Amino acid sequence: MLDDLNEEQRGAATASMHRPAVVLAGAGTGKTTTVTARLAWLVDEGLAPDRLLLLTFTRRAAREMVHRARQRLGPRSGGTVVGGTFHSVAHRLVRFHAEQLGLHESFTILDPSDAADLVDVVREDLGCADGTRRFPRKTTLVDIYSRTVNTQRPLSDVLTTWFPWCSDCCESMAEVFRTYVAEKRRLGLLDFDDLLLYWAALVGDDRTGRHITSRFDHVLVDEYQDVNAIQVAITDALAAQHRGLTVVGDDMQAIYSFRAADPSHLTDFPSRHPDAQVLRLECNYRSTRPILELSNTLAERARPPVRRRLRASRPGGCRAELVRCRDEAGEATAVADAIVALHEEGLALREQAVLVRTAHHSDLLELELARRHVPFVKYGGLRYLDTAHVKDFLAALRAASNVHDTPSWFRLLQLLDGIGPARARRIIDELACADVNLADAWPTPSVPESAREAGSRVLRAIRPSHEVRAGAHAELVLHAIEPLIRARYPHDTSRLDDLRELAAAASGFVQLVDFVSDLVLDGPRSSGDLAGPPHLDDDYLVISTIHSAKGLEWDAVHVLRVTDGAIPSDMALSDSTGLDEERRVFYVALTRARRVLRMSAPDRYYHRPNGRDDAYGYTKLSRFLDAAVLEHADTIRSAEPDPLAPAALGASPPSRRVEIDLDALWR
DNA sequence: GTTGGCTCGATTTTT
DNA sequence: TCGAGCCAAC
Repeated sequence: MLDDLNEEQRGAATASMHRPAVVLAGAGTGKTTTVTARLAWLVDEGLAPDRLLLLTFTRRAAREMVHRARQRLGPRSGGTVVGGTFHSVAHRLVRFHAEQLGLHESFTILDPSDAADLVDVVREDLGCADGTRRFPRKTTLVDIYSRTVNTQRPLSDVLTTWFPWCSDCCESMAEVFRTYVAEKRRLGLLDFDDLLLYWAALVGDDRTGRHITSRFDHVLVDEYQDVNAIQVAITDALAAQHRGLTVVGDDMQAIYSFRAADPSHLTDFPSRHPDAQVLRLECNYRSTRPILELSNTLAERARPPVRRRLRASRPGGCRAELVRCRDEAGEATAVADAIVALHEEGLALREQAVLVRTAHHSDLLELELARRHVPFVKYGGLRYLDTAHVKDFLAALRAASNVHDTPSWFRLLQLLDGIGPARARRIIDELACADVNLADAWPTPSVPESAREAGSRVLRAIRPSHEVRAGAHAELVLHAIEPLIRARYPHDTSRLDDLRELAAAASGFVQLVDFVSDLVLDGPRSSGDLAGPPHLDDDYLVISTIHSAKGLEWDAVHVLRVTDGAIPSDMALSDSTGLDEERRVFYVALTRARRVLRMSAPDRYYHRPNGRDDAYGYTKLSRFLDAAVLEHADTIRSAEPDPLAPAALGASPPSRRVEIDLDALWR
């Protein structure tokens, strides 16, 4: 079982299960293989698979590792390893213990944009934004709230450290957050952070805590460099009794500090657990030597320094290339050319990826690829759950699973003719005062004639007279709101197709509330993602933000916009830790490549991405590409053929001399 | 109160 | 380009 592991990996896989272990695993050192092997080894040592808990960063990672561990063990293992993201495991636990936590049994989960909207309502109600002084916007407020909760530090500290420009609003902000917390509780709503908080509370409780922790013999945590203080508290508590805790991570790949993650949780692990075993994986199996040397050189500049230096194990390989292009359009052309050329050489599209710092960096390339009929799937960036029509439908589904979910009712009611924010609010208040079911008391006096019929239809779908399963329920709701969506977004049939796909996905669930929670916690990354990859046997390219590409690898990787302002992002430059993190983001991008690494950088950029004017500025190459790093890459200038060049026009020009004559003008 | 038309401004990364 | 916020007409 351990034969195909190297010495380092075997040591990590078979480290004592009675003491905490921390595995410092560099990029491409076979981390997944090692975790998989450890799971299998633990089972082989006598632990039951379903008494192992695997916490990963994405569900994809959890599924893959559990699957591979089962393959490794073969048929003899009974049961399955319990795996998932922190949030999905938290969700399941909190639902089981809802009553004990004083929560509505059918609580719904707020996605981040709903949370922002609710904060915005509170902000309005309290009159914080009276226009006389600057008060943070809703998304900033949510960031501050989340940072405070996840670092478990007082608001005033958080403000002075990360948001100094609004520390004079501390008082009123505290009031907003107090009200926000109370409102969530009153309405049976939990945001993402609440899931972790309640989980921490459960394991922290004397009796329930013992009950939950006794459920597992060993806990494994992947990507530990990206955990925050609450997640540390949870995992430490889970392992307090049996001491079976394995954490795996790479501080050079810590790229989530904006979410209150702190890589020092990884690096300080041995001081928190003095009996911890420390294991290192430093032999890289992924990238060819030239690519690894480039990324190693970048890693040497990391702050705080990371002392590991990855050893190459793959011989040969060609050097990375830096392609300078005239502008962003030239970059799109050059990258599309390269992708097609590699494909011609026999490299499947699915073995290639395009990585970008922010989602819109690939806009032009996407157009270019569409023009050339190159299929691709894009990950990261704006979720399709955030589009207006999906939010409308989701609001209806949420209202159907939790009658108290006022924000959803607020949105849903406004889809009806003649109901705007004021009436929606009044209707909700009237029904809440009457202390009756919103659905049963309809219509109230405030409901205008124009909204009665459509409204009744929607409500009948939301509260069907007989018991229905999630799939059928979602179909009912969709059917009822379809005319409203049609009226609101005219000549757009693709929106309804999206919703039909979504409704179809509900059939995999019994309870609607489970479907809705699942959607919010691990929603589709793109429309079409619900049905899985577009055509499973089809070959397609991946375009991804660097963040979403973490943990993945491809034969060829194309990194776009390697210019200052993009990589590093100019949003991150206000302090030096931001710059340090951007360096790691770049490092993550480079280390995704197995044998071909192409970076591209346009010389000029247009101020308006899609504007008609031609104001542009000149870019500077990314500051991360200093001379020592560039030693390991070949810089080439992309040749952009001019369609007016004689060669492009076909025949070679006649050699006759052509002159101009202006003499007639001077008479 | 609602709705549609208008201008203006801002734009990371994600469970 | 897209959304948020403002204004005027119904």
